Amino acid sequence: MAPVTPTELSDALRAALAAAVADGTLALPADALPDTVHVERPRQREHGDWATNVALQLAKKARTTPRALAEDLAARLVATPGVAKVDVAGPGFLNITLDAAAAGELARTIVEEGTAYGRGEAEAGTRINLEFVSANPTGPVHIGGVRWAAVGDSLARILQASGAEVTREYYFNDHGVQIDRFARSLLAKARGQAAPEDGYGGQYIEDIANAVIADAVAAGDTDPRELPDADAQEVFRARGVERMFGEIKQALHEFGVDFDVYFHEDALHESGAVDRAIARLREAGHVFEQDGATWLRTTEFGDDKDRVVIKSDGDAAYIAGDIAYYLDKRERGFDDVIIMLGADHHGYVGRMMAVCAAFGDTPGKNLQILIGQMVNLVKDGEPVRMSKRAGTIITLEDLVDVVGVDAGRYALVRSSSDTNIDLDLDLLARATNENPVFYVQYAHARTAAVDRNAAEHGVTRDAFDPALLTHETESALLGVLTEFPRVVAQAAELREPHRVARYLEQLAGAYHSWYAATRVTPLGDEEVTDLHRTRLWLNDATRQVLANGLGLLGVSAPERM
RNA sequence: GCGCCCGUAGCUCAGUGGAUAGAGCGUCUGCCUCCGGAGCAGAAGGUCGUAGGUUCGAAUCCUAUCGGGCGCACCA
Repeated sequence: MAPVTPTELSDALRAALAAAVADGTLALPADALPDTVHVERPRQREHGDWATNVALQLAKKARTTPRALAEDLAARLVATPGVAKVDVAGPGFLNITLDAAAAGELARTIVEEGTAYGRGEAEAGTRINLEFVSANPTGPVHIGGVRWAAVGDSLARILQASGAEVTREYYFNDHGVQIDRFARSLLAKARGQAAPEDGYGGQYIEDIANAVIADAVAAGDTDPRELPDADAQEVFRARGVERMFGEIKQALHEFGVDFDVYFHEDALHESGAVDRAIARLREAGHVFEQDGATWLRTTEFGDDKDRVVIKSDGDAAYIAGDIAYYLDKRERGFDDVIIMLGADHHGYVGRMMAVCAAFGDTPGKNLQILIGQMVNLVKDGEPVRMSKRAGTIITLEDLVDVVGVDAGRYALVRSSSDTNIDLDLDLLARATNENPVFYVQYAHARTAAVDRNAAEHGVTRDAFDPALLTHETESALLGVLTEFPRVVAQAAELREPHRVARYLEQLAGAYHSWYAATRVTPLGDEEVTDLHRTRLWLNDATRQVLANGLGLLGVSAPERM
């Protein structure tokens, strides 16, 4: 016997509707019959295991009342195997209750599917390029970048769980004037001079400068401080960027985030990719010359103004690199190009969508830009001001030092990216139950403890009788477990990893309640029964889903805490 | 001025048209003689910024308005 899934209920409801139309009970036009009937978990337990509002939605079209339609559907649906009863409630909701055996069967399914439980095929065959972080190698990754590291990496995992082939990509900006500023700042610091007015400050500049000197000397080169200015600056640029980038990569790695591709902006300019991309847009008739510059007519595709791609001095404008980069990703075979950006770059969306359209692609599909709001750090109730130039930045390393990888990732990924979040450093630093990550991890550790204890007391998995799982906390826990695949699918579709985190908190809550109300191992000298053995399966199933979910967030699932 | 995001409990935040709006933290009351108390059971705490509109039904959709964040270069 298979567990009754919401999909099966949806199909059964649709079949009931079709039958009602076929025998003339329901006067519904054929094209008004929905493809799928939405089935959801009701908020209140007394409203059954599943509920649907389909009668409310179709009654008017069928020229009947919601309650009459609901009554008819209820009579038909109750014959479905595994359905214990169907009630009509309120204005015409259908409340469906499953019998315990049908609901409990899910525990075996989950245990058998293991790490595959929750995975889906919705994005199967889609090649996705997901670009995130892409911080300039002019300083450590600051807290905003860390948010995208946590969210982006989780999103990649979730998209993969949905069947997509995902490449994590980091755009390594080693071309522009900011790199020059960085190099001049290093040189000035190395020579004991004041930082350039538009340069970078902070301890890390001194550290990098010293490291560059040491590297050069160790390699047998001249001390770069003694070279002519231009040569010296070039040494500090090349070695400094390499150093800085190495540190960024290492910090991200320690945060559990690794990229498949590090793409250098320089490569676009050196390979002629920029010229080719512009030539292609010119052929398509979207390029024009004005005031000595070369423009792309992005207004044709909804942008609020046209954009210069080649400046009147002959240099490529910044956007030229992005145009070429987008084309490059598409030519590498990616169906969906997803870019995660901070809110300070949202002005960028309109023009890039126009670029996408100018290439003949579909904005919102071939190019998707996810905008995430900023992170504010709070300490003692006061906002912590951050400035890269002043060197007062909270870096990825700082965050990990203070709160650890799990708590850091979890705190950043449990909120919607649409929301500005305030992180209280003092609160995070206290590794107590004040952080919900521990609530979830503790639930997992508890499943492991129950497992160990069951083994000691001779509770085996020899029997599984789901009809015995009748306690109210058991049907509640099974109800949460059954939603996991839908949560993952929705998180993937909406590109919202926080849904997985919130789900895990809900699951942990249902598990803790179950744990407090029932026993897997017998009390005292009671005998081991099939109920104990069956509950051990439920414990296994919960453990599996907690582990699978935490895995999607890049957070560890400890056996002990 | 124009554009994007947000406004929900004391705090941090969930809730992409459904039934009595939720969680964690904080506060209060119970619960360690047995699977881990980083837990459980319960209580208090809300005009969902405001005003209209659409709908059988709105925190959710539309319009206006107020407040906060972030943007509006031949900078990158």
